[in-house]
Amino acid sequence: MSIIKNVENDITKTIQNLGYEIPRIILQPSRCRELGEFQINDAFTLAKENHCNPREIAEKIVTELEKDNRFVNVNIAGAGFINLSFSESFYLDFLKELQKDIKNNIDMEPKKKIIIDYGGANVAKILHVGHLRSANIGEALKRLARLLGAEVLGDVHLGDSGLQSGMVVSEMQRRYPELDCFKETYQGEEFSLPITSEDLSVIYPEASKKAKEDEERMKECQEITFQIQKGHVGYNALWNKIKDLSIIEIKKIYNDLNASFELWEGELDSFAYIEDMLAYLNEKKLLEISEGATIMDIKEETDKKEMPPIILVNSKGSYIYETTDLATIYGRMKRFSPDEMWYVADSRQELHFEQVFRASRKSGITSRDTKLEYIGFGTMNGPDGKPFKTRDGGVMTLRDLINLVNEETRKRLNPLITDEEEQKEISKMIAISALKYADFLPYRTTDYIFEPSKFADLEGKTGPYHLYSTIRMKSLLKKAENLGYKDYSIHKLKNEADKSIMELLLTLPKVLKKSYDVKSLNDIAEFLYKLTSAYNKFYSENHILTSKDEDLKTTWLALTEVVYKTNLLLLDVLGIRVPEKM
RNA sequence: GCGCUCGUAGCUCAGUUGGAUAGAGUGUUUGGCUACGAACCAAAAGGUCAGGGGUUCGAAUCCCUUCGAGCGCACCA
Repeated sequence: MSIIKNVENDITKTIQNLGYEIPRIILQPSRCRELGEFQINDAFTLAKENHCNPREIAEKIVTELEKDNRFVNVNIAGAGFINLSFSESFYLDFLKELQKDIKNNIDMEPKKKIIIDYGGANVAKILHVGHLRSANIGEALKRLARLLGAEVLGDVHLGDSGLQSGMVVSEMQRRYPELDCFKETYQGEEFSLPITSEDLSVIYPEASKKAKEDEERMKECQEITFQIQKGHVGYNALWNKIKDLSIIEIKKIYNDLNASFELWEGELDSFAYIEDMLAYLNEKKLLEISEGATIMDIKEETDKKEMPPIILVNSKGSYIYETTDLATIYGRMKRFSPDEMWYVADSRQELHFEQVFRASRKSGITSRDTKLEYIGFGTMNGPDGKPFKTRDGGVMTLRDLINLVNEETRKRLNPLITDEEEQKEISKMIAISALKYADFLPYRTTDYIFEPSKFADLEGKTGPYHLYSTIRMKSLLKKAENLGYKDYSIHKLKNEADKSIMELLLTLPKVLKKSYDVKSLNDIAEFLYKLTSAYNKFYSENHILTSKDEDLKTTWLALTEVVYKTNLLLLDVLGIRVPEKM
């Protein structure tokens, strides 16, 4: 158990021993720093419940807490705020605990098996800036859940079964009618794809445009999509090759973003379960035909809003988004039987997931014990408040954005780094850190205004700030090592600057817990900034290596090492890589 | 029409299971490199928390209301 939780438990018990009923007190950083490091506000709640003066209760509590030598300066302020600070020896013990293992400062969650569905890449379509968040948030939540003890599988769940398949195949047929896969006699023989990734990035937009302009063409695309779903050999062979080609590009970008998936499956993989699932639903008498489509009613008695039915087979006989998502759940339960499934997707898809989850629970595909959670995130809008477009009206690709930020970071590299490959690699890592960190700062559900300049900003509360500071800590530790320092013994703290770092470290378990509970990374990003910034202040005020007080010096080195390791740990949770130098 | 999200400093955003004097970054003004990496540190200025009403010891946070913005409402994904 973390130290702070332990202290909270002890204080709670103390208050309970005074005869008050209270589930759990909360220790929070004090609003009035001059009065103490932490504050407890629970005297107010207790006063209300016991119909008495909060100050009276606070006084009783303070009398007890003063007996505890971990605390100093326990006092009451205002109407009943209890403030307290921790003693130096408490902090030194805490630092020793962290020195053994910084993971002693983490409270584990109950062990669970979780599948996280994130990324949102579509085959044959280019990744644009809107895809940044799902990859970032999903990957970070996966790492956070693992850190807290969960077994997690990430599934990229490729969009590979939609109308775009028909569109692309139709366009390919116009461009390359001589391909073997289009011949009536085709039986699945090997053939080579005559296009590159660059071609593909042009083919889909063009196909989409043509289909939207021409009703006949649209019908053809729908027909081909239908044929692909029904297993048309030639179309499937072609589509699979396009899928492979597309995945190469998708993997490159996800690799740059440090997002990795255990499962590279897609909507098409769920087709193996669709018939079974429909039979299952049919057996339960949940399906009905309405306007030519096969639907399932998912209204609930307590509904106050309209809840449209979920469509599982459309009137043209095709399977859609809802079908594949439900079948994916069906398949996952059979293969992995996870405790939880999380979906990291744009907030506009909330209703869709509500429908799928309801269908899953109502039909018993998932039991009540299986948690299905929709983790929506805000839309990236342009300065006009509408989904971001470039000046010429197009979408900005994720690759363009990465390159844009990369140009900025490249300019500022340390001139001592001369190897060109190394320059490239490091500047890209810094650029990605800028991109990811800026994306984590707003609360998950906030729609935020996307300005390329916001990501290209490299000073202040940014990714590069954290990389720079962390590398500087490492550099300092390296110098100390060269001077012969190895095991840093811990003796004493000196001033406000080093103590404020300890105070912050104490609150880390709460930050992790809250982030995990609300599934947002902004608190971790904020904590990293506070910790790094407190350390930088300390660093600028104290010259560690030339300190004549050896006891202080080794304590400070221990502190530096703990902050360094904490930074590495948290940056890793956020999926941000730290270069050796920059 | 029904439903969801939101309105906080010039700009971009935190803070919303109710707590003390509403925070950060950026921008503006100013100071700090002959000591461990200045992508750093320090200081100043900047607010009718959209408007109004209510609940109470206490409201940016909860409730009601007005105004404004975005999104979603069966066969696209």
